[in-house]
Amino acid sequence: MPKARGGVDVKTAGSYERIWAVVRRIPAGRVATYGQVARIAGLGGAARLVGYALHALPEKGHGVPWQRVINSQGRISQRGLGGPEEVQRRLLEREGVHFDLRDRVDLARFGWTGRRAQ
DNA sequence: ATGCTGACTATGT
DNA sequence: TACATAGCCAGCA
Repeated sequence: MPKARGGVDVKTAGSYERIWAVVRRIPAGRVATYGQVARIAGLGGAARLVGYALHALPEKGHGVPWQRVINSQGRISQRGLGGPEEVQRRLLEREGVHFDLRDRVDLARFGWTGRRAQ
């Protein structure tokens, strides 16, 4: 199986696999935006697809830290009634990610650089 | 091939 | 800061 930077399996068919592979690289205590993940996964501006891929993630999550992906405003994207937004926030707070009074994360502090944990 | 959809983003007011 | 719009692009029917 051919691999490339970061050990991401490039040959795998669907974009989902690639997206999940990128998300798995996000270290605990850090967050990345949908657009950022899309770009690193080689999907250009398909930020929306990232959300779509995470939504299609099996419950087990395959060990993918889906909670570390938030939108460019530093907020948890809402997906409707009964969504796991609360769980996501709790998981992040447990990793040390701080939410301000407006439920936003300071991307300048907790944003993932795409390289290593700062 | 065509059109619709979505856990988005950048830009303007 | 908040809301509205237009642009995005892979999946799926």
